Amino acid sequence: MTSEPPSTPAAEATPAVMQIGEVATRTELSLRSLRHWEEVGLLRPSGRTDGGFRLYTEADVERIMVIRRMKPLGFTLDQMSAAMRDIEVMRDRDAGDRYGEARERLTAILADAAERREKLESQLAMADEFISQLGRELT
Amino acid sequence: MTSEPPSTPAAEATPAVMQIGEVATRTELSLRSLRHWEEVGLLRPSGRTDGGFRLYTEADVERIMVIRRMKPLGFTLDQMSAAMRDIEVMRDRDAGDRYGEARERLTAILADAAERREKLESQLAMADEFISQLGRELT
DNA sequence: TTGCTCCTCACGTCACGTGAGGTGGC
DNA sequence: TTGCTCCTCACGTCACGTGAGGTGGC
Repeated sequence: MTSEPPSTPAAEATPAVMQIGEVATRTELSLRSLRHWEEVGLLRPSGRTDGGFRLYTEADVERIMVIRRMKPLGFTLDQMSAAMRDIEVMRDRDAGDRYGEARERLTAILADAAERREKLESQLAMADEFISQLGRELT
Repeated sequence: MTSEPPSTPAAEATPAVMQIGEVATRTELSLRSLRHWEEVGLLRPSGRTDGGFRLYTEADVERIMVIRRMKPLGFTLDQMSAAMRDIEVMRDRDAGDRYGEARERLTAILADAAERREKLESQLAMADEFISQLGRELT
């Protein structure tokens, strides 16, 4: 959509739009993951250059970070896509109809997330058991 | 190897050998995972019945639990196979030559595991951020 | 004999990794 | 013009999931 070049009026620390490499560095994700997320519709960059280079905004990076935080819980990319859409619906104050449905689904996702969080914590506990057991094994 | 039937002398709570279903229940793993682990050589059951049913001993279950605890750290099945072999070498007191090498590799694995543990913990922290952010989003 | 449990293929899935071959942009 | 960054296929990988069709054992 916004194919403006990365040059804005005055002194600005961070550019208004970024290429995929900078996004990858900032989010600690691989280029392939970002491209794959676009392929499956999880996160589409806001724009492209005329040459076809992906252009991400700060808002895009924010959304990527939400996904990154959700990912350790083991949701599929499809589940995360649905969640991101619902979050968008809840933020864009307009359709009261879709708002309610989105809110309901997100409430269910939050409950699911809480369960998954417990499993993740028990996995950390298991890892700790392995580490201390191996430590003992090595005298 | 030991194809003895699951019937031992006197009063015994747990059988000497188990079929795959009981192992799956006790370890909370899928039948497929246990079969896959055998396929790739990660964990071979101690025996088979004449009919071809897999038979696991208590020692097998113990080894499975070690693998289960190691798994959250994200090692590949091949890495875990190597680790299990080295643990066996260290336990079976005999070859002083292989012992040293095994010990060295396991020390490296322990260091790797400690790093991975930190990453796992930060993932838990990210998950918590997601959960509290979604909680705020839902007012 | 009836179920329930187990067996072996063998293809499918998920989330990318990894080149190959080619072009964009400061 | 030279690099470095980016692009699109497209096949490979890892750890299983999921039937299909068939047999074991109390």
